[in-house]
Amino acid sequence: MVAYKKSSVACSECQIRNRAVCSQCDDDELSKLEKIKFYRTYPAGQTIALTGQDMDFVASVVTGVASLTQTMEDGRTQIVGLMLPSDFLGRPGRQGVMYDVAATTEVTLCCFHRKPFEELMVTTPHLIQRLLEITLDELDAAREWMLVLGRKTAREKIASLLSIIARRYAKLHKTPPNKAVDFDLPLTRDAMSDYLGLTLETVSRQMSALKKDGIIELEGKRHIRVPDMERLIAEAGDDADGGVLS
Amino acid sequence: MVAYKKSSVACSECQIRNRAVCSQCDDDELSKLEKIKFYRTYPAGQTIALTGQDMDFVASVVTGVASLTQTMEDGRTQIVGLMLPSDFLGRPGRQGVMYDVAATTEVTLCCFHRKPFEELMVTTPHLIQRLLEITLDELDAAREWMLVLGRKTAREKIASLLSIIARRYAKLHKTPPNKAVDFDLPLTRDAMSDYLGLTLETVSRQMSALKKDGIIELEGKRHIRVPDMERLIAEAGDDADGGVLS
DNA sequence: AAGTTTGTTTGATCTGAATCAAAGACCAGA
DNA sequence: TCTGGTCTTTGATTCAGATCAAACAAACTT
Repeated sequence: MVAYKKSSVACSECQIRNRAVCSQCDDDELSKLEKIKFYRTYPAGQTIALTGQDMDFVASVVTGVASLTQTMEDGRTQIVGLMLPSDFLGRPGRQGVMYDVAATTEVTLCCFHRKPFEELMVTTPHLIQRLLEITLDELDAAREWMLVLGRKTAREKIASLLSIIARRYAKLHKTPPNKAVDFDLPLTRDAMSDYLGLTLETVSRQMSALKKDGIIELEGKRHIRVPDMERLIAEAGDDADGGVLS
Repeated sequence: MVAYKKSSVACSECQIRNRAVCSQCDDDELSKLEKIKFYRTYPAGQTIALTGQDMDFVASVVTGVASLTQTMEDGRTQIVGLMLPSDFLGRPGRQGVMYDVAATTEVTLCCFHRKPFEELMVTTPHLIQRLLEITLDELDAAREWMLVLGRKTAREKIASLLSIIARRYAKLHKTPPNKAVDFDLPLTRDAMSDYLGLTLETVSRQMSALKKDGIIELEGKRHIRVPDMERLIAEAGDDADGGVLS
């Protein structure tokens, strides 16, 4: 167990990006990561190809939002994963990805070439350990979301989504607890509906309802203010400390 | 990469159980697993406690079915994971499990004491690798199920569940493809409804409808025969090779 | 500044699944 | 063989969310 220490190779944008990949790597290991690292930015709507002849990579999200989508032949779609800043994209040691990965907003990735990354994994056991941890977190998030999709009402679904995003933002910006949370919603109504298993009309109606009831405040279509997180969480039907991606 | 070879320590019940935990372990490693192994059987309905002072363990399912359940305060429940034979229960290296784990039918587990199992993981890198693989499979299953919960109709949901179980049974009993598949449904209508995000009445109605349409045949309440898997899979709205737990 | 595109809101109506209710079926045990 | 319990089916009704439809708002053309 190597204690956390600030490193010269910490990501210049945010200080935590490489640490998001492995918080236990020492400077030497991080500098190896550094060597195989590059950045890419994708405009909103663009598909992110994680494989391809000499452009295979895994990545962590630096800014923006990407989403994993599954589609049925008749066009019904379900977003099965929202990747927010610090989330990890790609599966080292696995061949094809079975989902569409697409930028939902403009998204910047901190990428690592797959081959050398996988080689690094072999010689760095705690990197695999860390990947297992990340995957278990994703599994928890997916299962929590199964409860949302299977058993929650439209209003609860919206509140669940908003509280996840609000909490992430609050953490990122270190908003003190029980202060109002302010953020830009990184999803269109349509994307929200695909994540929640609803139609966009229902999403719009429930957003209006939450606004009317003072649970959220809207400035324009996208900017949201949550005056009281407790109330929003209660609307989501979660117990106090719940929350998929927290 | 160690080639598969039959080992004296392969599970006496089914030849594959330890292999289900790690197919790459050599005889020496398997015999270490052997030393920390024991079996437990739980009657239907009983909670399976994976932690507890000196009874911490991880396990793989040998026979029967266990389920992971999430519950809201008001009692709404969602089964977030069905553990069929050869599935792995418990999370090495992680503290609490956040779901209820319960036997759905009588279930026999092949258990490994947690502490020594985790120690073995440290000295056996491909065990972690294997656990990562297992976890990624579970993640795929969970995400496939998100599509089922979010976007499929009641009839498609039922067909999806039946085709998963039928495929598992077909594999286990090596039923040749495009032969009829025969199996005992290991779930009550109530458990089915909790897995599918429906009510048990809807489950019952749709089962009757599928029967009337000749997609499935029922003998008694629980024994099911699928004369044509292709048709069942088509009803599930999946493309040919889909299927969560395959 | 008018016209187009893209995203959003709101209204009217319809429908699939939930809910409420009751009756069968299949047991284990006396 | 009856009897109470658990599980399942079926029927009648209701309702949350889908669908169909139209208008609105902001951002880009040119």
